[in-house]
Amino acid sequence: MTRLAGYFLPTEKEPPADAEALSHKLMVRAGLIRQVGAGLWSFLPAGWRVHRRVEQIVREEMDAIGGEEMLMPVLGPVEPWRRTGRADIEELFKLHDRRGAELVLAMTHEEVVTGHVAQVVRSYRELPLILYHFQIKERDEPRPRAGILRTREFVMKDSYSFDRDAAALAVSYDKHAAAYRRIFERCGLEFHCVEADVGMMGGSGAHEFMAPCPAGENEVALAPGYAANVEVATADPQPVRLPPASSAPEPVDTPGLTTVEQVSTKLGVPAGALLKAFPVVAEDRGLTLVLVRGDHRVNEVKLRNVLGAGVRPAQPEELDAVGPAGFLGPVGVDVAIVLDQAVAGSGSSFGYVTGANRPDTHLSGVVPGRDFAFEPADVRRVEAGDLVDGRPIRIEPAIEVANIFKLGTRYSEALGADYLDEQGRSQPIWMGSYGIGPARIAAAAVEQFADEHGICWPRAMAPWDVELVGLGRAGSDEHALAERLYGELAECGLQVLYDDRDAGPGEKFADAELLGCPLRVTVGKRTLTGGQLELQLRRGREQRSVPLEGAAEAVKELWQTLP
RNA sequence: CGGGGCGUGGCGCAGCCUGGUAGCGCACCCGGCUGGGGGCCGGGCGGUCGUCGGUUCAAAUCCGACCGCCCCGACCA
Repeated sequence: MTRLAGYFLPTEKEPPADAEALSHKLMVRAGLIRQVGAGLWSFLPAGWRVHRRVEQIVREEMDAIGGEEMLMPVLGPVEPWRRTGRADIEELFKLHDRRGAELVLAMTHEEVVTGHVAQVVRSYRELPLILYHFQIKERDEPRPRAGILRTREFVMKDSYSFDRDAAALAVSYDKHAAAYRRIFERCGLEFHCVEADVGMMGGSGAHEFMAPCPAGENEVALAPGYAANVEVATADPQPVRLPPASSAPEPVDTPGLTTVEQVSTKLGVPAGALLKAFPVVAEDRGLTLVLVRGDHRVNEVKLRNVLGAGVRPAQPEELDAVGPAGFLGPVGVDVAIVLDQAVAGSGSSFGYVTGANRPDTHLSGVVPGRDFAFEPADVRRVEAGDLVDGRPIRIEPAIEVANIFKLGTRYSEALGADYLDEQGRSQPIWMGSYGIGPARIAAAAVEQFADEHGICWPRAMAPWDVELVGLGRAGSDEHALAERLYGELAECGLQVLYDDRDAGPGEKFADAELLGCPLRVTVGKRTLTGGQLELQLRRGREQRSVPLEGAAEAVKELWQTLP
């Protein structure tokens, strides 16, 4: 129950000059958030109401799968981070206390929670276990951006599962996946659960929950029955018309032509008939040429998963063993060759164009396998229109609002979290970790549902259920009616924001639509003369009316039908 | 970390090139009118022009360094 007069809800007509993302502009304009520094934001009262509503939904669903809520500190000793090998991560904030002791600000809480479990759990009888908390995360991001979409400090619900083996971990993992689906459904958010890269987390599996929206930093590849982060997506390539193979590679003069476009234009062949060569240096195998079709791009995440985390682009001076940049090719070189599988499967009757490893020259009619040996691997980035099970994929930007990881025993082994099984043997605990960001969920909802007038909150996360706009001045009959309705709506269990300010109707309507509560109720002179209460459904701005008699109950019923 | 841009009242901007009393709109305060889509009239308050240094009789303006913020890229447990 909130009266707007005197409430700290500073709305603005203009978005901040430096705001780019829609959610950034609207959340600032609506008075929900304010910036403190780069990647540092305060939630103002109305914004915090949204955050807490999302938290509560998350909490209920976590409790429903047996999660136990607790709270761990942000500040902590560096020691466990050393033991897990994470002390040198650049995003980790480090500081010293007055005695010079080294401390870190937690970016997640695997180290802390695993330490507790290592101290406490002794027996398989104490497993499985799901522990979670809502806590600030601190990350020294290289580039915070877009309002609260990517910040250096944010609240995360992170939970951790502890199980006796991989099969039990899979059960905890699936519980979380199901809980997260329920959370996003309750929040009214559009989302995809996508296959994800395990990244530096290690472990054996990961999914991300992605909310599609234009401001998203990630890309998801989608087809009926298929959803994956583009970082790991695999699909069948679109066909390319290849020239027939000749009996042997033939040199072609290509003076100064170093790009795929230049060479394909000059030779009159499609870009896909070329092989692009990327020289990389892998930690344990040295210089390697990675080849993809000319119209494809190397996917660095997939490449890392093939060649190992230590892979990096080769420096120009490292290319002596092959040829000059721009004219690199696989024929006659003495380095390992990784050939993208989109090419590897094309058979021996077609010839590609490749660099000849000498200046101003390419080779045509090059047949993989006949003219060079290779190791096939899937290292290309999928393109929109590629096929999965015969159906074309599309690629959409999305915000990562949650992720779930099968960690395995990486943290438990590093921190000594073991248990004794029925035979009295010591076993490492199998862990999973599961993060979800309420602020990103809120921002994603703004992105997904806003219109030109402002935010359109899904019912479940709106700061208030109903905004009551009172147009009458103090002392008028319509003002008295608004005051009465305010109480009656609240008695129906609705969270009501009552605009009782001494302001003009235009300003009140504009502010109400900016803030985006799902239902607006207007009380003015017309209400008295017509005997009808006017309602506006924020999403779609549809007008409704209900008889004054029993209006509060009718409003509640209508509210319950909203998205 | 590389590239680009911006710092002038609470917000959005002009002024800077060509140095000479710091301005506009909105917001805010007071009075009055108005009262169903950011209304009107009148009167006001509020700014070390990001910081430090330099040039100059004189610096928001020219020069240098630094700080902060935004965007693109790199990066992203």
